[in-house]
Amino acid sequence: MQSSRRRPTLATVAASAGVSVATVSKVLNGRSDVAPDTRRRVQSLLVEHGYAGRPAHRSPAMVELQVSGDLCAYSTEIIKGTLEAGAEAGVPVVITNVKGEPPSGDAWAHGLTAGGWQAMILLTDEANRRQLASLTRAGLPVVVVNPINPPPAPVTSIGATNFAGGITATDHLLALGHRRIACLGGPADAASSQARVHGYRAAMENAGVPVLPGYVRSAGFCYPDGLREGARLLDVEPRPTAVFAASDEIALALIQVARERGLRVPDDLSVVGFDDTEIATMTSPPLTTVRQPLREMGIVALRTALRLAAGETVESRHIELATELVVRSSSLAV
Amino acid sequence: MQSSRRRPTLATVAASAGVSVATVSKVLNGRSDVAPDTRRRVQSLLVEHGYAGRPAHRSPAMVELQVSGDLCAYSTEIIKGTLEAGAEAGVPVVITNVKGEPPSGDAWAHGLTAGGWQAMILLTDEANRRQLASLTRAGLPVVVVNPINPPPAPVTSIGATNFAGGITATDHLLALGHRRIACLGGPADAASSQARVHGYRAAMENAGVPVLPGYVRSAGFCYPDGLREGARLLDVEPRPTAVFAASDEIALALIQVARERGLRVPDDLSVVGFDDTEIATMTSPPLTTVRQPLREMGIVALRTALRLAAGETVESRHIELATELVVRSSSLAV
DNA sequence: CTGAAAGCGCTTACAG
DNA sequence: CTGAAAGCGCTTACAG
Repeated sequence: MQSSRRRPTLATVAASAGVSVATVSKVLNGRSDVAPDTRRRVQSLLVEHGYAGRPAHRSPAMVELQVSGDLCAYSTEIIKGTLEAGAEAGVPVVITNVKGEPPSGDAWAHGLTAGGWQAMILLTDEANRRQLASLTRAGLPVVVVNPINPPPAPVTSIGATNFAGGITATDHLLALGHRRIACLGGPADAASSQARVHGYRAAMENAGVPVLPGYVRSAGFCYPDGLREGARLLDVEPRPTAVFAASDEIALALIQVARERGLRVPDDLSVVGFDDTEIATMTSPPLTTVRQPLREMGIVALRTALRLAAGETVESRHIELATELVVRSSSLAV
Repeated sequence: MQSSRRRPTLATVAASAGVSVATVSKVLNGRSDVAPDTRRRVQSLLVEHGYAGRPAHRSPAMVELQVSGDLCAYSTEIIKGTLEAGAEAGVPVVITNVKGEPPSGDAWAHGLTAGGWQAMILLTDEANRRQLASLTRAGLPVVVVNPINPPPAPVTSIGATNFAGGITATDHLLALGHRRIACLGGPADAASSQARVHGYRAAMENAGVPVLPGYVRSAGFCYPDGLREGARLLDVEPRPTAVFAASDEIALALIQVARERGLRVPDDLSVVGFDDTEIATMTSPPLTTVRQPLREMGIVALRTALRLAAGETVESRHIELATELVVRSSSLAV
């Protein structure tokens, strides 16, 4: 689509539109003395050539972090990491919070490169294919953090060792002597949640402890999901004595449901969460949970994005950081 | 300090330095073929003239939100608001997270204006005077959110009705029949916390209920502060039956301390917090708290910043948004 | 409505 | 190490 390797100038566009440089300049500056027809033609050629203006003297060189859905304790930790790494590299980080359909289209993506953006980091459940396509066509490096499913090449993704985390959490409960251990999963279609649940299943199998009927439920990662599905889980007979939940939020929701039914945590019910966000330390009892190194993942995401922007190649298209069990007070031996 | 009204060019600086335009250009581009002495002289003149480069073709027009200290649920809510208002206005929001001494200096501030920054929003306990001075001299509009103390003119600040919030919280506990009501304050030197504590005192006085000795303690706004001072507060005899805490975090810490001592919340101790951040809804019991409209404050901060950047004048140098009591389950009638 | 021409701000190869 | 000069990319007043 680009006619030449070199950065397009007004002259490039003027030539391909068959008008003078002056006219292109007028279109660019929104002057009124241009025929509507000419304006339209020139405008579309500007986009087609990916016209990006005079190379900025002090090129802004920014990275955009796009967060889908509400900002929460989870996203905040990742944001922290990107800001930290951005400050270290002297690169401003622009954060956008999109709800609903994210922006896409070639004009949008070209605008980003023209505006000095160097790379894009996506923090989203499901990376939008249309958006990824636009960004890739515009040549902007993209890094996705914790995607539901691995994004298509050449997008790089950052994740955590979810399967291992599920095993560790379950092993901890087994070591405490629990046998009736249930699992409250995240969204059924999220790869990260599936990996955690399978970690649970693997640990149970290894220990030769049966997973009783109704002991695995899919919820979502958010508090209301946990309230709803947590209630169902506590209805199952025989009632579990311990639950591994796939996020801190649903773990806390489960604790709330248990309390409403007069169950004491951890005396009557042990609960292990996943994430180790700020809230895990502030509840009573403080939550035993699997730490996902969210801040570190943010740091790696930004550094990887900058390396890609500098034209370096990355060792792997998917990077996973280690999870780790943090024992607090919501789990107790039977 | 500026020699002329017009935007300085390389020629301006070259003339005042007594060198050619070519030499100034070399300094600017970091070429090596410039005498160290010449380089220094030219560099300082560039700053003095506030050299800002060729006017950007597509001016980036960004706003920077500088958050001091760790990102937490509190700052996240304000960030949400600024991102929302930024997206609405089509203005990218760059977030920086500074720990320790924030950047300052005329060169730094000029660099911001040169880089296309339009305004600065500060989210900080104590606005750094040196930084404010640099920004003001560079002509960059500044808005401070919830400062400890009102910043010097011409800086605009955004706050909440802290005094009224303190009254509402305390009135709620009084209406539930409590008489032994204590107050766990934030930092002793924070104007916002002082206002909340004075609201508590005013409500007690209005109701003719005495504030018992030791019933008012200063902590900080963070969880560890609440653990430490909350323990002290529960040591006081006679023990309070209700506490108004100046932040959600210290309210949750107090609940944790109470639980460790075998006290039930809300049965043995009613607790009201302040902020209504995400965590207030996820604890068990969910926290009764005074909602500070943090998201809205972020929105107002960004809109005000843009209005100032556009050269408009703002009605007032300090804007306060209303607080509101949110009753959940951590407070109960005696 | 269009573009030739003058001019601005900047960069760079090169002569000294 | 310095700067005169050529040149690039862009804008704008003005002639047609």
